[in-house]
Amino acid sequence: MISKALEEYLKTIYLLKTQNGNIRVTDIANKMNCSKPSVNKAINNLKENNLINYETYGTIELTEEGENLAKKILETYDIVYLFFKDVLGLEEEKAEQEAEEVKLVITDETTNKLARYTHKVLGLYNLDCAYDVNQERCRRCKRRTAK
Amino acid sequence: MISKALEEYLKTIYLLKTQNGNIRVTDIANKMNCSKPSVNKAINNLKENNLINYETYGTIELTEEGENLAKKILETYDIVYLFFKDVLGLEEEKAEQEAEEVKLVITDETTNKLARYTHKVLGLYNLDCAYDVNQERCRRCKRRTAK
DNA sequence: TCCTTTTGTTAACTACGGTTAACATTATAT
DNA sequence: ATATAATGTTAACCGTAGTTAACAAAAGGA
Repeated sequence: MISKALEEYLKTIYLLKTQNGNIRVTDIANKMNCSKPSVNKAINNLKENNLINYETYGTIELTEEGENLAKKILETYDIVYLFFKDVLGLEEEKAEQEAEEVKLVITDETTNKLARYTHKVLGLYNLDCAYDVNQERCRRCKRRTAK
Repeated sequence: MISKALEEYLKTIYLLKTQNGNIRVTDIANKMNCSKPSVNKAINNLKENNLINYETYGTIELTEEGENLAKKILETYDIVYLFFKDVLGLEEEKAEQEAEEVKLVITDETTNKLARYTHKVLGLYNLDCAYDVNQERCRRCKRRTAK
C-alpha cells in the first residue's frame, strides 16, 4: 500500500500522460503546486513500488500495475465526485475538492456501495447492474462518464 | 486549524472525560493504541492551541474552545457514520472505521448537506428542519442520537 | 515511612513529505 | 558548435507524528 501523497502523484502522472503524452518532472510539479525535488522523490518512490519505470534523466512511464492503480484511483474519485455533486448538490468545484480528499480514505467496499447508491438514486441504471470498481462497468454508466 | 492527528486526540480526550471523569495520559494512550510520549506531545500541542488546560503532572481539562471543537468533530462523525450505516448499508464496524477517516477531511458545508440528506432519506425529519452542525439540532434528531 | 509500582516526561531517534540552494545534465538558439 | 536556458538531481534542511529507552514524579502498600 502506497501513501496518499504517492497516490496523488500517480494520479497526476496518469492524467498528464493521457492528456499530453510525454511528461516531465516540471509538468508534475506545476500541476501539483510543489517543488521539483518533491516530484523527484515521489517518482523514485513510485519506481521502487513498481508503479512507474524511470531512469535518471529519462522518461516517465507507467507500469501496467501503475496504470491499473491510477485508473482505480480516478474511478473512486469519479464516484465520490458524482455523489457530492449530483446527490448532495455541492457546487462543482467544491465537489471536486471534497472528492479529492475523500477518495483517499474510503475502502473499495464503500466505494462500490456509494457507486451503486448514487447510480440508483440518479436513475442511471437499475439495481441489477453489477457495478464494481474492479470489474466492468455497465453500459449506461460507461456512457455517463465517457469524455 | 489543528492537524487531523490532534483532532483525534481531542476527540478521545472528550469521550474519555465524559465517560470516565478524570483521565490520564495512560488512558489516552491505551484508547488510541499509541505510546505515552506521543500522548504527551499531543497534549502539549493541544495546550498551545488553547484547547486544553494542562500543567506537567497535572490533570487534563478541556477549555470551552476545546470542548466545542470536540463536540463538532463528534457531530461530524455521527453524521458520516449514520450515512454509511443506514443509507449505504455498511456494517456497523465498517461504518465506524470509514466515518473516522471521512470526518477528518470533509468541510462543514458538506457535513451539513450530508446531514440534511441522510435525515431526509431516513425520514427522520422534514426538509424545513434547520439542521446545522454549528447550531441547535431539531428535537427528533436529538432524540435519534441520544444515548 | 519508605520501598515499589504506576504513571508521566524527556531525550534521541525514525520515517514521511515537503522545502531551498547548489549543481548536473539536456535542450535550444544563434 | 557552443553558450545559454531549461530541466532534473542531490544535499541539507524543516515540521509532524510516531517510536524506544531512560529517568522523574506520584501513588500505594507493608
